[in-house]
Amino acid sequence: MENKVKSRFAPSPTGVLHIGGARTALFAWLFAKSHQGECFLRIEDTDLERSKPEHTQAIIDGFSWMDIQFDDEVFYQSDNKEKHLTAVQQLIDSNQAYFCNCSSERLDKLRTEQQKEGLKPKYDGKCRELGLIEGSDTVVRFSNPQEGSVQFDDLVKGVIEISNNELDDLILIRSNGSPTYNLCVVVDDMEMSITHVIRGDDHINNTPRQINIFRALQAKEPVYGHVPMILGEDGKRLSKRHGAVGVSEYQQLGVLPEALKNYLVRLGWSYGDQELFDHEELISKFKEGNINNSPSAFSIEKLSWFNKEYISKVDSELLLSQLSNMNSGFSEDEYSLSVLELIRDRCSLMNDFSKESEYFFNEVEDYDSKAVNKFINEQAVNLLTELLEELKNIASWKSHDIQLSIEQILSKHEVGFGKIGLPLRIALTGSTNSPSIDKTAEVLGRKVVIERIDKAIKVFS
RNA sequence: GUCCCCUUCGUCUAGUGGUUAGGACACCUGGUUUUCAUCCAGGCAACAGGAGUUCGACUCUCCUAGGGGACGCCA
Repeated sequence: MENKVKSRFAPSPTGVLHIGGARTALFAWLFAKSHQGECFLRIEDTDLERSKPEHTQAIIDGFSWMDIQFDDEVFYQSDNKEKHLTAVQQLIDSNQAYFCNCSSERLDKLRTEQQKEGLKPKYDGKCRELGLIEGSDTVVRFSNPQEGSVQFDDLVKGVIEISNNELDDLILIRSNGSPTYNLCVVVDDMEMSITHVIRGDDHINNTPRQINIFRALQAKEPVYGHVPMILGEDGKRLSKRHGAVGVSEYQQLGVLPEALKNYLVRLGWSYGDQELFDHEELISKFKEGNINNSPSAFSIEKLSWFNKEYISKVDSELLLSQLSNMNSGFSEDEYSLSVLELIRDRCSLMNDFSKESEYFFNEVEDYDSKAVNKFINEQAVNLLTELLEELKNIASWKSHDIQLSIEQILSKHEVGFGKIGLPLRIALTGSTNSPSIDKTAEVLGRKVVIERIDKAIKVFS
């Protein structure tokens, strides 16, 4: 029990829940769960300028939508400020941190000069040996070791080694007294007894700094696993110009949470040739699978495919209740249910249901002109007129009987199904694409069908 | 610029010294279907390049190129 795996996801609430962040979180969570461990959510809200409560809420909502349940309460980094400060004091006391009064002007100048010389910009350690005391404009810097290197065995990347002279004396406390990111992360991870840090590989460069702080604090660093980032469809860094980047945007697009989750996990993780995993399977198989170590490009098409798979699995009633909450035209009644069952296998996104069902819930206003030109002529109108009479007197309004009526007319005139099927489809739906026309007619109901045929005859005569 | 990470079909990936390099999405062809979609069958398509190591390299090493990331009193 002592060795229970504890991981965390630590977003800063400065924007929407990013799709890449969601995937990283999923990995961290799955890693913990597949080891019977715990995973926590920690909001890194120390940037007061940009942190917003609504962003925190959006993050929490996003995870609850995806059914990723973190253990314990949500942690807020800002709640832990005292501990951060105490840790820094400990470092100062043990001579592993010092006050620095270099101005940002000097720092800027230093940086540009170093860059010009082709060097890596970093603090030159000017105040390191000065023994300054705290002042109104001082910051606290960490005395990073100057010799040797930091090595760690990354769960996904393998051994990574970074020389200490690549690292500079980073700021631990700003001149306004607030602690900085790298310090907070270390203190919080210690505080929460985090054993495994699973995060994006954009943090690889922070890792040796954080390890040095852990060691200076005489603590043991956790195990790290850096998962590669997600790229846009074009292989470039994922950004707004690629379209939707927020989890909520996919929610609005009509992506099912299970589908998004499955897709996101498969993006960079694999378990042989298997594509579809349910929630339980993900947990049980995650650690047996393989995390890829190269970045992967996001593909909305593949996501759609996953979504289609999930749509085909969910129960109609459940689907209907979701749809009726979505302003889709559907409501929880018999009619909507039969529409849904008729069109469900034509839809890959939830939003497709609105498009595919339009003529079930609205009058047909326009007819597809291309289809009209091709299939509507005098003969078609005559056939429709005949069919109309037939349907008015049909005994039972069932697809089978409707089909019989159609066939009867067809054989009388010795023409193929298309001669009347297509015009009928145009009359009922406005276009030539729809589910089988007899079933469509059945669901639409006798009254509507007769009205629409009648209207079409008038329009096309 | 400096440092770090990465490189198998267009995309997601399997592969861990000897394979006809497999699967999925997309695409193409054919079949089923009253249309479209579904579904079924088939097809196209990849080891970034160059040196090594080895009897033998997609698999190991090095170099090059390309991509990504980090270099803040942001997180």
